[in-house]
Amino acid sequence: MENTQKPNIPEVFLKPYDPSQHETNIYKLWEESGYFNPDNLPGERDETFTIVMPPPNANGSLHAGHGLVITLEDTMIRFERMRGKKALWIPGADHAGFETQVVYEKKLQKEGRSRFQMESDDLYKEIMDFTLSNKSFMEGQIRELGASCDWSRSLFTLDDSVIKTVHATFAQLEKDELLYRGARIVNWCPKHQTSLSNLEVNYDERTEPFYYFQYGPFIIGTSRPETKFGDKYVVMHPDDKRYDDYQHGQTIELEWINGPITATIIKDEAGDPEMGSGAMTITPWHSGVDFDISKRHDLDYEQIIDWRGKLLPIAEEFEGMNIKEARAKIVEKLDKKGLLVKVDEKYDHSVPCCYKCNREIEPQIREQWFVKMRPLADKAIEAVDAGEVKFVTNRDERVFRDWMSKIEDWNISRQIVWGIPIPAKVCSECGHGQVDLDNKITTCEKCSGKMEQDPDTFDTWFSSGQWPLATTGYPDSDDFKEYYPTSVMETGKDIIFFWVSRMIMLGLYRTGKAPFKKVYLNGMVRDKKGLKMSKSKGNVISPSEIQERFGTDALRMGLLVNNAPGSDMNLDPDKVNAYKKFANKVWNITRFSLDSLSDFDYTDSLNENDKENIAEKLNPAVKEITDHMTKDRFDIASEKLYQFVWDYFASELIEESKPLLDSEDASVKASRQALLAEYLTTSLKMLHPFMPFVTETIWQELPEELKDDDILMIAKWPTVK
RNA sequence: GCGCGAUUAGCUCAGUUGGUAGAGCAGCUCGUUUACACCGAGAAGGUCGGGAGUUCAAAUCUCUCAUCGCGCACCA
Repeated sequence: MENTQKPNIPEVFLKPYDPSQHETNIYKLWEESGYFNPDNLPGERDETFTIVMPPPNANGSLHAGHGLVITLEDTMIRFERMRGKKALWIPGADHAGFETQVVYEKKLQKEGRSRFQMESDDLYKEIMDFTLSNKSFMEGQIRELGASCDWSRSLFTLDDSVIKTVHATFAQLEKDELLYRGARIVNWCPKHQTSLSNLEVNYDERTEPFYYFQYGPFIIGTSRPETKFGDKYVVMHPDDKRYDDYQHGQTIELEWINGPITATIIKDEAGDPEMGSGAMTITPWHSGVDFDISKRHDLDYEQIIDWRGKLLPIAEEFEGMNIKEARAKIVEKLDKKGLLVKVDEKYDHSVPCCYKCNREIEPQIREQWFVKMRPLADKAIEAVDAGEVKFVTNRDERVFRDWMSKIEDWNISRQIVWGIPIPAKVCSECGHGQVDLDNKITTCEKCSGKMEQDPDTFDTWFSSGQWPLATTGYPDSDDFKEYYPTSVMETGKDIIFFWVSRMIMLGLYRTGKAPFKKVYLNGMVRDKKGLKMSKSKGNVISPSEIQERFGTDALRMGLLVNNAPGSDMNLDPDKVNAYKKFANKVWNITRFSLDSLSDFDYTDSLNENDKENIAEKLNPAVKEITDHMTKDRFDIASEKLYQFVWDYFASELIEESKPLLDSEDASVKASRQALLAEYLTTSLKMLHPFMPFVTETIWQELPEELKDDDILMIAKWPTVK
């Protein structure tokens, strides 16, 4: 502190770099500069560079994965801003429908309450309060990560303008006959009392008993005897010779669970002769495949299991029983009746489960809104074919194409309150549904029955699928004209289907243009041991914890260096610590340089020797690092930068400069001073997108002569000289 | 069942169009009162999962096997 030998450098450099002392002030400096908003950026900026931030779920705090997303996008934005583009990064927050409702339900449960005992308006209001308070907390965290996004354009997924966009798309889909309401098999979660999209279902590997029963003259197999009450069709392949004596449509009398029934023979290609006896009975209400068969032959179907997972009156003595409990009892009864042929105890299959609570999904028939995906998907594939949308990794493109090629219709109705209400009426008589944006329809156009408001809300992803439209103010705003299509969509690879592909489809559908030109999908951030972070495992590494220990810049580098696009990474605090040391290294490089420049007059130019150094060392480094960045290889760019700054600038250049700075020859000394100045400013600029806080902190301390702008954030990216 | 990815130094990972391997961390040896111990110098450490093939040359291309992870589909 009282180092009287160093009067010529700012005092702050006499101590190691302490991130906690500077970060808040530096962020404030940036935010107050107004430069997060591209409208305020200086100079002629013809080219735009836009990223729409994946809006984090406003139902908790940020995890390391968010840290990676924010860091990558901020690095891209800062790089392009320094390169003179009109850089816009639009932040937002997601109400995250079902996700948030599940989080809130857990909270209610702890308090001994339940959403099923609440008025939906009250529930909605409570979740809104909860979400908004989380939202502001979360926005604070995004700031702490250094995000240079334009807060003035921030949007929440339940804002009126968003809802308006979503409603308009819904209506347009109806007009274009891409929307229908139909009774179809949906994935029903008996705990959460809502249907789920196919993507929200996980498959659990299980080994369970498999039962064979005598069904009249046939032997049928099943792992779910509790669904079999209503089975009155027996299906076999038309070419199966064993059943040549039976004709399609023929009926037979047989003894079944609760007495004699009449069964009908159905010949259908879905019957697999290789499987068991080749004959099966079907339960159309509770199985997708069976439902398809029954549709083909116009068969009856009846609900066996209610919405809570209990047996209906058709089960007679088993009515009201939970299906798990009923299974054993039904088998027992059939055994007593001599209809149990055999049991295969070890049957391996996978069972659909709710991705949130892991309870078994009960397929049910329900009237829902569906979007026809095939035409939308074809357009999306065309856009990728035409190079209108590019994926940073080939693998992601293949995964995308694969899914798009076999896409199924999308159930967008959810039976939860926390979401955007579906602007439609449903007939209380015939179930006919009609889109009604203006809330005017009262009578059914089909049966003249009374039309009532559809109580359902949209699947969150239906609205987030339109996020690039909503954030840019489609269709009329100036932002839409200027910034759509956006430059890059950067997000986690786990939501390529949920989100990325739907944005492409819906963006193309509404505007004719894909919403972004490039897709950068980052891998997952795992813990040190490579395990997925989850609250239940207790291995969640919170970004703020790491930031407190090592500083934000160190966290950012730890997330970026050597983390190739799309590959998962394990976040090791030791790695982050290495970059904390690096930040201090940069700090001390500055200390040395400023000390060496204390008597420099900033007019002297380089001698031949030092010009040669620029050509041979500095220029190639600038070129190499810039090239990697333009190719989205921030993992390599940051690594090279680290090596350039530490191994060359600090270890070699500074060391070899020491004797030259002491040279008797004033011109040798002055040239070396000019060279150091060049290296210092160039290094700070290149480091800035990766380590914005320490570099800006330093920049603010530099003499005016060294700077081409007061704020490093908008200084010019170095070019080869 | 179909597909995708991974397998490189003790650990975590890079390695762009094929030219006999790199970084960080950890560990080892030595060193330090003026940029920095959040440091410096040095050494050590890998038959690039196994096998086969193409090639003058393979971590890199082809095939195959193994282990792990993921996605999709099916599940009578």
